[in-house]
Amino acid sequence: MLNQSAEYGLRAVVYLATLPAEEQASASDISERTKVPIPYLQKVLRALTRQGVLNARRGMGGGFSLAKGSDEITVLDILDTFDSSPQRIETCPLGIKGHTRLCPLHTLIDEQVANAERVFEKTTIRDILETQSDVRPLCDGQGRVTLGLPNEKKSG
Amino acid sequence: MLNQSAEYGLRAVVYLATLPAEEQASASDISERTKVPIPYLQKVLRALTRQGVLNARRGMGGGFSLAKGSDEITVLDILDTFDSSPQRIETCPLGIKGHTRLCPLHTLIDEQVANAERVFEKTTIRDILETQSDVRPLCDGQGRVTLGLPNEKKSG
DNA sequence: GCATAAGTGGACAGTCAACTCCACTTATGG
DNA sequence: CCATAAGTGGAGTTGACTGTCCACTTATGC
Repeated sequence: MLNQSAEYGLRAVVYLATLPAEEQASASDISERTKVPIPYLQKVLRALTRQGVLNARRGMGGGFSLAKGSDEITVLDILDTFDSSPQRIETCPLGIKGHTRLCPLHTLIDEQVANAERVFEKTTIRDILETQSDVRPLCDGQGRVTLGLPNEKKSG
Repeated sequence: MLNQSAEYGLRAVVYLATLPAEEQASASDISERTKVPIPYLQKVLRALTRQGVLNARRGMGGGFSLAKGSDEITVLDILDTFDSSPQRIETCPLGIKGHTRLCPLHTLIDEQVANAERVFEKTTIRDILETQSDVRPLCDGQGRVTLGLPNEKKSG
């Protein structure tokens, strides 16, 4: 359904969205929290920055932060960044010229794609964080909720 | 959403389903009708045969035919053959042990996958052919419906 | 202004899906 | 039984995606 880059990108953005507004996190912070290998994560973060989803600040104390409110970033925005948005079937894959509409086979498939796309388009990162659940995104190995408490030290 | 092999496999099965019961078509017949490159189509057909979706007959006059009724073959059967069925998210992709359920992010994604899977599982090849539409699967380049008339010669 | 922290850009290697080829086996029919 | 049609199995090629590395730039703070 979605590629690895998109999965990693979503994790990173969800994590940043749990931080106090405008607060930054460095690539290695994010890597720890999202369990994404640092070198690859850096590439993912760069892509999100170019796309305008994140702001980056260089230099000491720099890092990444959301470029807009978490209610202004949709899941689809992130998938798009990594060419991972559900692939609509626009035209007949057989290249048959007479086909202005899709045949029943491709219509069926495209409908499923369209459904997913619609959901991803209307779901924001904030929606995800506000979803009632006993499992919160990115919580720690003991199942403890640590999101929103990024300054908490790991202790014994 | 689905890989190239699955797309090709679906075309081939849909085509075979339009033939009179038990009638065979050779790989090159199918290739012409489905616009799939022969060498790759052969591989696809072999996979469907191993899977039990098609019957194959070697030798002169041989070819492929459906191994069961078109109402007994689901779209999902074919996707499965090519590891292209919608990939459910069974466990937390972060590998967090405490997570017995998915977090809201992965739940959202998995729900979309599950919806598509459900539809593909209950839709048979026959359903596709019986769908009312002014465009029929695999019809010819002039938009004429030729399915169901495979013996008709192409003439001026 | 120098050392250091942190993001940037691009090159590079591994893996897997997409696709091709070919030698082999099976079956038909003269 | 030999020529030919047609499916089988597996090796080989290409390219995109995954993931790593490094030299470079920018910013902080002493």
